[in-house]
Amino acid sequence: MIRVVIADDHPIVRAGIRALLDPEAEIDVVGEAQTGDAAAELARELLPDLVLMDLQFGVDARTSGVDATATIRALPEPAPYVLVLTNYDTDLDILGAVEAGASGYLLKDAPPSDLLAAIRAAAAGESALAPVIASRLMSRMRSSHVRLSARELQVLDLVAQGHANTEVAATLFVTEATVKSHLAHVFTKLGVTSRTSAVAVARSQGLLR
Amino acid sequence: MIRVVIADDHPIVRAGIRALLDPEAEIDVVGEAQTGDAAAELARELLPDLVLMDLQFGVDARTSGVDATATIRALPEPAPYVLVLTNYDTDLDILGAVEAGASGYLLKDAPPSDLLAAIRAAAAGESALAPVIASRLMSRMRSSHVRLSARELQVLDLVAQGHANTEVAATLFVTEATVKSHLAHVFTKLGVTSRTSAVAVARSQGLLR
DNA sequence: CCGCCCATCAGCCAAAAGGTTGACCGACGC
DNA sequence: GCGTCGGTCAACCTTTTGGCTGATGGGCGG
Repeated sequence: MIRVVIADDHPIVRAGIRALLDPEAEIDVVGEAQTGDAAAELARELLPDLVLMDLQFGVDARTSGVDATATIRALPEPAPYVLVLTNYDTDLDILGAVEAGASGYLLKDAPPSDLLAAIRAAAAGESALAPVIASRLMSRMRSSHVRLSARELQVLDLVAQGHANTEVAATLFVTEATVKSHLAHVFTKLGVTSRTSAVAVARSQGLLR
Repeated sequence: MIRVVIADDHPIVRAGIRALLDPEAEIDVVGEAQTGDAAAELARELLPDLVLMDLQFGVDARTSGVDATATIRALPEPAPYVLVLTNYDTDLDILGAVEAGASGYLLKDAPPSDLLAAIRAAAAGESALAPVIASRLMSRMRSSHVRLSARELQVLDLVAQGHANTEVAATLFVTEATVKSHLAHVFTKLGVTSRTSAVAVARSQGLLR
């Protein structure tokens, strides 16, 4: 029996996942959470085999899915596995989730059969990446590594939202010099000379959404 | 009996809506569609009372939810009502949906009770806007439209691709002064002060892809 | 015909962004 | 322990961008 906790802020999505899992004899949905915090809390209490985790918990959420994933994976053994189930497939999200200890990464438009297969794989301790995700990861490994550090990605993301260097600096609690330094590195890595083209290139490569 | 068609590209979401509606005696889910085209087709065939319509059908979709809504509302009387159920609440989406003839607009994070209430209201021919949406719509009506001229959009598009002003000028066979002039207009229309945020805003409003 | 909008261009100034060089610290691997 | 790397910061300089003001001509609708 695979005991599962569902973490998603949308009631509709939770109901959908539950509806898809209920017919499965060996899968038991033991709890639902609407926030990242609640998910971590539930995981600690119920110690399920697996947590199905959304990454996006509304704009006003304190704890992201990535944070919750890290918290859950830091629980004493046997820590529940975490299977990320989200809408987005950018490097920022995937990398963050994998770094936080997620066993798998599925997109919400995946067919139900994929979801079930991924749940079984993840609960067995295997890794379960959607083909799109897996291939992206592969191509990333072998192609000329445009590897941006987490911080660089974070800065670039804020820039893409239209923030000036000073604003980015204030948001991240660093000086403008630091932001410019990060951006300079990003530029050379991406082979560009301006923030706008950096954003364009990053977007086309799936580094940003 | 309220006969409903569900249009959403995510199997999980469809299952969720179905699971929420099934217990309701007077609501009957008569069909599901994964694309906008399929939704319009189903609506024509089945003539349900109501179509629950997502606006986003994956990046490669030919027909958006807005288009499908317009098509459905153009069916001969009694044309099915359309209740938009989506993740996004940008002005462009809401306005487009309402203009296309949607009876209501709900966000997917709405509680199930709201969804049921909205379905009953919409099926009765009433309008059902979530409070957040309603207030946003009001404020939007008051403010003036953001209309960019073709040339301005063209310039902004090149900027979004990362081109500097001189490059844009060269591409369009005009001087840099002209480009700056266009951009200045774009900035004031979008209420921003930098090219990156102009791109961000334009993108969020659907002016650019 | 007269505004009005659009597209074109100019010059000037201030602010933001980018290029360069160099430096410090902490973590991590060997 | 030492090199490497990521993150932090600084000073200086050049280029780009944005803000302001203003000007010309073409088209379109009242």
